[in-house]
Amino acid sequence: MDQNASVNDLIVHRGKEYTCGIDVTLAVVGGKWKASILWHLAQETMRFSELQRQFSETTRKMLTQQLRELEADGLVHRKIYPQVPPKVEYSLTDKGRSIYPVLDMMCEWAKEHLQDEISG
Amino acid sequence: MDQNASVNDLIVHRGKEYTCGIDVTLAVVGGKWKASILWHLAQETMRFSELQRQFSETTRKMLTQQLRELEADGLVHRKIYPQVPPKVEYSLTDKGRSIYPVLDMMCEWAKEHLQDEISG
DNA sequence: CTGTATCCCGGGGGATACTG
DNA sequence: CAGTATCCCCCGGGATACAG
Repeated sequence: MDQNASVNDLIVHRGKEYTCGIDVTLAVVGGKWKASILWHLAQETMRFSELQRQFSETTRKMLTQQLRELEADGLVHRKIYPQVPPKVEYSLTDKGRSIYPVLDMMCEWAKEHLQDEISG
Repeated sequence: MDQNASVNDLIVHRGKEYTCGIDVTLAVVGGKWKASILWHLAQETMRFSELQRQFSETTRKMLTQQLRELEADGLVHRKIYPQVPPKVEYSLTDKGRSIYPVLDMMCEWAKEHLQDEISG
């Protein structure tokens, strides 16, 4: 293969190739509940049941799935307390925290440029 | 209506309510090809056929659909030249350009924090 | 409490053909 | 050239039940 065409941008993530970093970031935080999950975990470590309450519109299955993917991507840490009944805490890793400014910027952009659509 | 509980964040977009700006932004740019389309259009105005070449992996249908949604969201301008054969040019609106820094940040985050996954 | 396993439905999105 | 229209398949994700 060729050696120094070597990619300004080619990134492999979870077996898929991306030519643009944006798409990778979207793959990581673009899931249906991921951004909100990260947003909440940025405030505080939460137990699974707390997340369930926060995201009462979704199912355990989806919540678990999104958390597992975030964990696999190294954004979320899952701490299991070996006790009965089980206790599991979710928190952000450094990598997870590092994406906060991006999320914040997305939030600000929405507020600024979609403000006309704010109900009131 | 209620006075100053008034929403830190409640935004209505395309008939859906969002409690978080992030999700609205994702609704706008999170579509399968939208971010890349915006990215390319930020460089230059492009005709439909040029976009087709750039996004040869997708179909006319999807490309059209994504462009229509971006247009409806006011990020992309569609200029039709009334001639035969037809000529249509797509470009960014001010609003479309305003999201560039966000996309750029997403790109940078991916490069910094997923660098270990860069193939080489 | 914190999950998995299973079933099942709707819609996103591809392939293809048609049109102004 | 720049699209629609149609068909159809796949799988994301909801509901529900079971499990350690």
